[in-house]
Amino acid sequence: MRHLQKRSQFLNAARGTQIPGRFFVLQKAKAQFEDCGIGFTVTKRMGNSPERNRIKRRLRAAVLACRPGFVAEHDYVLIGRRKILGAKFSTLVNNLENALRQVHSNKAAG
RNA sequence: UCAGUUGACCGGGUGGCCGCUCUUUUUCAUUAUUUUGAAAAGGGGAGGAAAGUCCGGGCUCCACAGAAACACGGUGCCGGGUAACGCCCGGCGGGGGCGACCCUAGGGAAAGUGCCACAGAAAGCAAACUACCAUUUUUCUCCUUUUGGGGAAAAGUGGAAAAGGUGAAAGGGUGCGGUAAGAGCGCACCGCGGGUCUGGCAACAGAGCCGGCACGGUAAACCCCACCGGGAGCAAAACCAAAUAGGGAUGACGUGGAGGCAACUCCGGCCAGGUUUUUGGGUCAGUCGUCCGGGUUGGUUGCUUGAGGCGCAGAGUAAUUUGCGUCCCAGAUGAAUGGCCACCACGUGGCGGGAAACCGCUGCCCUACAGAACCCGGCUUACAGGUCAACUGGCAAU
Repeated sequence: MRHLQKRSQFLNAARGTQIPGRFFVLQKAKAQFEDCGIGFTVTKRMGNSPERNRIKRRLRAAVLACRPGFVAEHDYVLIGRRKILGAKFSTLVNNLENALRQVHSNKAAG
């Protein structure tokens, strides 16, 4: 699993499918790599530095928990929200699983 | 035991599962060598403020080095510490607190200029509103046989600056004498000014002498004095790779003026980090060819061994410093240093038991402020809760 490093990669993912949710926004787009890529975006408006770090870390742990849901040759971007700080980890994982299912069925439909 | 002051310190712990990053060793693969990749094992991995970016440095670039004047900015009791500081330590002066202790932008107002709102008669140069005293005139009135005497009011002249009121501040304060009333007019004490002596490295303190007192405040107003200061910053800067000039290097012709075969010398122009001057220094018209190459993107270096930490001993009241020993302690770059679960502490809410201390059950926060970004020394600001030491005041007991 790659992690996204370039601004262009994030912009590319933003042009793909978007699933908004309570804890995060999931973005997905096709990429030129064999494995799947993952990136996180937490803006400054979400809190100060330790809180932003914590949002990213919990998201990273949730992604690891539902790793089979990610498909190869695609880039995913998770835009964190402040509610992650107070949420239970199990509900966060459930949310992510649902969002992944949704993003893939949308793709099949469209 | 209660209230308080100062200083120092900690800022969750244990176990399990999963994960990130750096590094060492080994093995395997790869590569012409360097190298690159994978796996396993071992080791390291946020803070007291990492923050604000407010001072002081190191380091890098601005081609390089020095001097003087001016401008601009900063600092401002004294002594010490330090690489340095606007920081720290010790002391002095002033202010506050019963006290431990705390606060303090604290040079110069007899170099000059300015300002002193409102109020007040008057705000800087002496003046006088009410009230005070003396005296003259006028009016009224009382006493008186009369000459005359007393009282009140108004106006004028003079004296004085004590009382009232204003203000942040009114040309020393308190008391006694003195006087028509008063006044440093005189005296005592305090304050102030100027010498002297003593103590102290000094800031300053103390003693005594002289002077009746002049010299109001404001320099976080201009200013004066002393001292210090070039600018920009790791997105600095260097290198590598990839696509294009207006820049750079190099070769040829050729190269400011004079002298000389030449090296070079003299004269002239230009360049530089606020301005000017100066001592050195560098440089000197153009054309053509070749190579490199700006901005931008990616990578590598810079990048962590340092005014370093810890321990012991010595010097010093202390800040700090000297010697010896020992240790290597984050290096990320869409940015690692963690996520989840359980238990235990700690805090807090509720219920029950108990005279109380407290105990049991059950929730909540499952922790405050806050995340390295080149590195140090400080300052400032934020911070749940807790620990220790020394000291002060009160109460109780001995």
